[in-house]
Amino acid sequence: MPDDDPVARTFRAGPVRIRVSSARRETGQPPRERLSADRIVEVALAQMKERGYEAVSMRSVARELGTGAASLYAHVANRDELDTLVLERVASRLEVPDPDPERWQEQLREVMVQMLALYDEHPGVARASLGMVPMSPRLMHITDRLAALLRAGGVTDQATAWFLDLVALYVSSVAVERDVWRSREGLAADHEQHHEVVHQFFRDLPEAEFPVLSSLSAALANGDQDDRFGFGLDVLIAGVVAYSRRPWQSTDG
Amino acid sequence: MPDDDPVARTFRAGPVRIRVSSARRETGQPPRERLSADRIVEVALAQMKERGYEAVSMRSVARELGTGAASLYAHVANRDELDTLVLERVASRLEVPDPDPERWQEQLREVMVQMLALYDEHPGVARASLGMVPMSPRLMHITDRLAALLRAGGVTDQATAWFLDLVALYVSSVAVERDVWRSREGLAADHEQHHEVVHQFFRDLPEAEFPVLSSLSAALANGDQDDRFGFGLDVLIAGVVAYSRRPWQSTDG
DNA sequence: TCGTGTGACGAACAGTGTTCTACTACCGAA
DNA sequence: TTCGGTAGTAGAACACTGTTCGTCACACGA
Repeated sequence: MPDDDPVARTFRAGPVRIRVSSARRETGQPPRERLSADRIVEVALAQMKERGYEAVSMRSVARELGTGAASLYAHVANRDELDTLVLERVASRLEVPDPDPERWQEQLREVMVQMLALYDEHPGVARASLGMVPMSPRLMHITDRLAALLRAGGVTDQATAWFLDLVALYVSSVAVERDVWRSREGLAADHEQHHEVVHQFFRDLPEAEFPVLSSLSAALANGDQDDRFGFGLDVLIAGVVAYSRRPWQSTDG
Repeated sequence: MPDDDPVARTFRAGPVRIRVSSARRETGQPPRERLSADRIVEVALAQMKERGYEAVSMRSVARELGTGAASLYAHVANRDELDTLVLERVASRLEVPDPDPERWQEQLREVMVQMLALYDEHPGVARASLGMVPMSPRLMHITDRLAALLRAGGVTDQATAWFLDLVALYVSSVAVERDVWRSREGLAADHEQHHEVVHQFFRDLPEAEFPVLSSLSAALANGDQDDRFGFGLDVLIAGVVAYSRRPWQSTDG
């Protein structure tokens, strides 16, 4: 683009390079702010936040930075790594309180609710978290404090170790599910409306064919997204407590 | 391709169609077996099974059927629907036993293990199941029988309803995680080898920075994939039992 | 002042899902 | 048997995707 900026120019004739420079550039505008992984992650995050995961591509990020897609690869190995960096930036905002043995279950709940809220705020980020082992120092730190919470609650070491994975997987998958849902229905479809459709569907089930399900129709339609998420947390926490009381049960009868 | 098969031929000059037919086709080979949604799903399933989810595309399926990608769209709305159909075909092979109140927990476990095995057998299929509401009759039937299992165990109606979602999400997300894992590391990397790397990583954690985590390093490295999955099932089942005993606990202290 | 390394970047590659349009094969009615 | 409408088939094209290549400009150390 700086075709009309003859401050410094290079001509070539075969292997010979001739440079003609007149003066230092003294224009007020910064000389095209340099790229960096940080700036790339920032833009990707912003785009995910306002247009969803599928709207973000190497090209769209580059365009917003006023450059071409190829330039990004000097700072980021590939799309996968970019996703991982975005996830890390988001997840590192999680705050885990110091353990209070009296209310460790509520504390755990609060952290998980906070985590889901973060994912919800940045749709699409959760997709990258499935199958990722959180090895960055920041994330490890969070995991460490979570483990402290469980230990304060008297949960077995083995149960704590595995539960960390389990609960992270749960929150992530709920977030992914919500995100898939969002991007399938398009942003147009109303939450309430869809809920009503599902409700109706379950109520109209043929009783002969689905005896149990149709008797559960009221319960199936009950509760909103948050109620269901809360139920999952309750089950997980109640489960790990129960498991810790009778550890090492053999898997076969 | 049947350029050398002058049984019936049609020429045209503008709006005029001239058809020259000689005789009924009596060749042994079937006249280019017609496409159908079933055949398409079958091929897609087979390709996922042997080359993974990412290797399957509308073009690859069409190629194997000896046609072009556009032809598939007469039988299948889009890629999303194809994925859904594949999922349904796989999931419909699930078998849920008649409930036995004495061993309902083990029965539930067995079904879940079976479900994960199915997903594992067809990598990539699980991806489609996240965010899908199982509305097809076959899947509803399975869900109905699962609900019967829980009811036989004395689980509350509300807990049963929500637990169905929860447990399906858990199995699916474990399958997705394994699949992502598989396709990231490439098929080359050994399971055992990676496991050893993770083990080493946790053992070498700086104790000062991650006090809890490093004291859990042994527990963190313990167990293989199936042990961890089993743990998750144990926690979920123990959790729903506990939840059912003290239902409708208020969410805030 | 002169090289040179690092980063920028247009173009191109090989792929994706999807749609448009032309066409042909088939089946039932005349 | 002939005709017409329709349902199924496909090539080409569109608008994308992530990624790589080779060229290039610029800033910095000698």
